[in-house]
Amino acid sequence: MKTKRQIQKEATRKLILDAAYQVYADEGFSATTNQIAKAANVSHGTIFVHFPTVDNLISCLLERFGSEINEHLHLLSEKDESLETFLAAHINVLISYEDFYKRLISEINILPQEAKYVFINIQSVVSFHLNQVIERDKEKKAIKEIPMHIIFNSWLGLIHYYLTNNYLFAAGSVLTDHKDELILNYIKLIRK
Amino acid sequence: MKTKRQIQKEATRKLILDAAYQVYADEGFSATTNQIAKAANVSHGTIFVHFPTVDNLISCLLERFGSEINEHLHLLSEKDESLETFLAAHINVLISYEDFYKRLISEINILPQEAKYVFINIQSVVSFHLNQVIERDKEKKAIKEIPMHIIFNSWLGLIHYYLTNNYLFAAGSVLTDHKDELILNYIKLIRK
Amino acid sequence: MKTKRQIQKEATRKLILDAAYQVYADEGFSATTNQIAKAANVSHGTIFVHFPTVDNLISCLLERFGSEINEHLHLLSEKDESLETFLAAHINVLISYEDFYKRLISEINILPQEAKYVFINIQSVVSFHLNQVIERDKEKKAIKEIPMHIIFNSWLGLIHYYLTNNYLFAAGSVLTDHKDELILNYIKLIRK
Amino acid sequence: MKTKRQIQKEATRKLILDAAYQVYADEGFSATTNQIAKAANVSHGTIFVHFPTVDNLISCLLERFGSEINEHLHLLSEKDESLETFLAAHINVLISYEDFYKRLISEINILPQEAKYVFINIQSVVSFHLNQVIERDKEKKAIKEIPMHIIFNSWLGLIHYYLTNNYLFAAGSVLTDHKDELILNYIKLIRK
DNA sequence: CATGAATGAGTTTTCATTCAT
DNA sequence: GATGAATGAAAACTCATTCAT
Repeated sequence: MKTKRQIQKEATRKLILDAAYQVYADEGFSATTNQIAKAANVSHGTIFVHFPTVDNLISCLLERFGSEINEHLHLLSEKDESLETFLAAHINVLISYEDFYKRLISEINILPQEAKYVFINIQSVVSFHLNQVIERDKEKKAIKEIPMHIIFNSWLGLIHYYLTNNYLFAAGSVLTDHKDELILNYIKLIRK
Repeated sequence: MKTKRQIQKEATRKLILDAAYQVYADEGFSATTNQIAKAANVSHGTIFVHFPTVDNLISCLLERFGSEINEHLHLLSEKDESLETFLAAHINVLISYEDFYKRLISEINILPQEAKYVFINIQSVVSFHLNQVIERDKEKKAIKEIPMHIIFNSWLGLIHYYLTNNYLFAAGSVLTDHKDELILNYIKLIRK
Repeated sequence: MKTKRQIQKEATRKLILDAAYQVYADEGFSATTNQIAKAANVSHGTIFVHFPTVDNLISCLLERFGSEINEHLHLLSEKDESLETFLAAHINVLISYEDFYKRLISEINILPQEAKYVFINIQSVVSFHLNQVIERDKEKKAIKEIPMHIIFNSWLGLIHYYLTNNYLFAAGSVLTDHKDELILNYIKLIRK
Repeated sequence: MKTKRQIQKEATRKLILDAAYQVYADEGFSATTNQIAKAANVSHGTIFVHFPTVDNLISCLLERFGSEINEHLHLLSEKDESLETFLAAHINVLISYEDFYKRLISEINILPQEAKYVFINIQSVVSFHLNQVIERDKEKKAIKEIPMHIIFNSWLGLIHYYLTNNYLFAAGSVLTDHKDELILNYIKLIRK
């Protein structure tokens, strides 16, 4: 049972996180707390009521982002799904976070250490499911004798390459535009 | 015929570019002009004599970097070289620019537009040569029916993924540590 | 006849004043209202229910402090006490307020005007009693022909000098450590 | 041989220090860098070109102040000066620094550690000379058997008491108004 | 041409104070 | 009466850029 106060506070916190998410997605992580405050429609000082430092704000945001995306990812490899279906589902999840995810993988090296843990976490969830799908795959024998981590890293490498070089491939969302092509060809690559 | 002044000026310009290259490689592109001036052993103001703005400095640096790396890359696919040899040569070139290249691909989205042209340029040179090597390859028939750009992008994707996630794979240079593994498995992927 | 509310209010007010006393003694008068609220175990806003501004809180605190210390001081020069006994009693009172008193005399010039009145008040009480003791002193003739205010000011000067320069003379409480020396020598000074 | 540049730089540095001296004398050490910049008629940023932090500015200012006042003090006890002359000279020096000195002794406990060293230094110079004067004094035998440090501390105590409680004794400069009285009576105190 | 002191807009962070609950 | 989230006006400090020397 929450008081009106607590509800209000959490609402403001969410407001700030949502605004930060959008601002960082749009401008990259060098965006200022001022921009975020304006986007959240709260006073500048309010940000520091909820997050003692910018780094803490980013950490909390990443944590939330990590949980959220992982929840989505966990719903992926249900049952007897085919590899193709799984990869499509993965891309679909990424599409819904595309701009932010793009910034994250781009700027991870200039973000607080926390960011790397979140990132590793996301990757390990994807890795786990991909593993399962491939293991389960009736066509398992159809897949080349290549270490799992290479199979995984070449998928992520391909996706990330298209994301960070968005501008080369598409005006809007690369993933939306090239989804089918990427999946199709990636499967060709790993099949015998 | 250059005057003494012109010679001096060019020498200073080179000094600054060399310093900027090193500082950006070490600290990322958020390094300050002051740091660069110190590294170049010139006064802070001198930087702005040669480059009206920081963005211009970065653009010039990237242009030079592009030319230099492309020159190296052009020497790659001589004659009847095998695919394996070519990929090894490519990685070797990247190793000699590793720190800077890593920063470039990481932070490309927060760099001036110019950066993207340089980057596209570098990639097109690699692409061109890879194309040639594969076309010439006697074993051409051994390679899967996959569009060239996918073949190319999955190579770069794999390399870039290891570079930007260096911290996951190696303490020092990822490319040095994982060179053979990357080449071997990449070739497995694209072969029938 | 007080209502329950009034009783509660006064209790909270006391809570705040007690906390402020301790916090200011420990941290100096640049301590924040937040620190005081935490120490008082009340919410931040509560402070401003009882005291419209920080300056007002400080004024009230000083007023209370003044009354309290003066009450103690009034008990000093009972009967036929000797000068020595009086001075020892004075120092003993100060010892029980040492940290706060030290802050007060140190920072008086950056405190609200009110602080000065309180301070004058405390001093006049001490002055009054010192006067009495000396007047009554059988050895009165043994004391030099020096204006009373100088006699008084050199005593306070000496004490305050040791207090504000605590760090020069002692690790803990200067007054405790140098009490006897101060009294003894001060008396030597004012005696013929 | 100094270049025009160096002269200009030192001039600005002096401008800032002079302004800081005046602002701190007027407002106390909680005055802001903005106030100082305005008083010095330089931009806010300029302060940080010359002094990396406020604490550093204060330290430099105190160092300069210490040297300057000590130089003055060293000129004091020339030749066969009487105690009275020496004390008068000491007060005269303090008068020329009165407002700043007052702030220094008041707020010493909230200033950077450096401040204490400067202060100890000043005191030791005065102490040294007072010592000399008294030793040399033909009337030496006329002075009471009291430890030198008490003799010294009661003089400083008296002066500092009048300074920090200026408002009790005078509208303008206490030292100017009460100089003679203080000297006369202090000498009475320490004489047999 | 090179210098480096000066600039000022911009950054994150702090804190007394307010006010809806 | 008590609460504590929200406010916004400071604070110290940074940094690309300018310009007199």
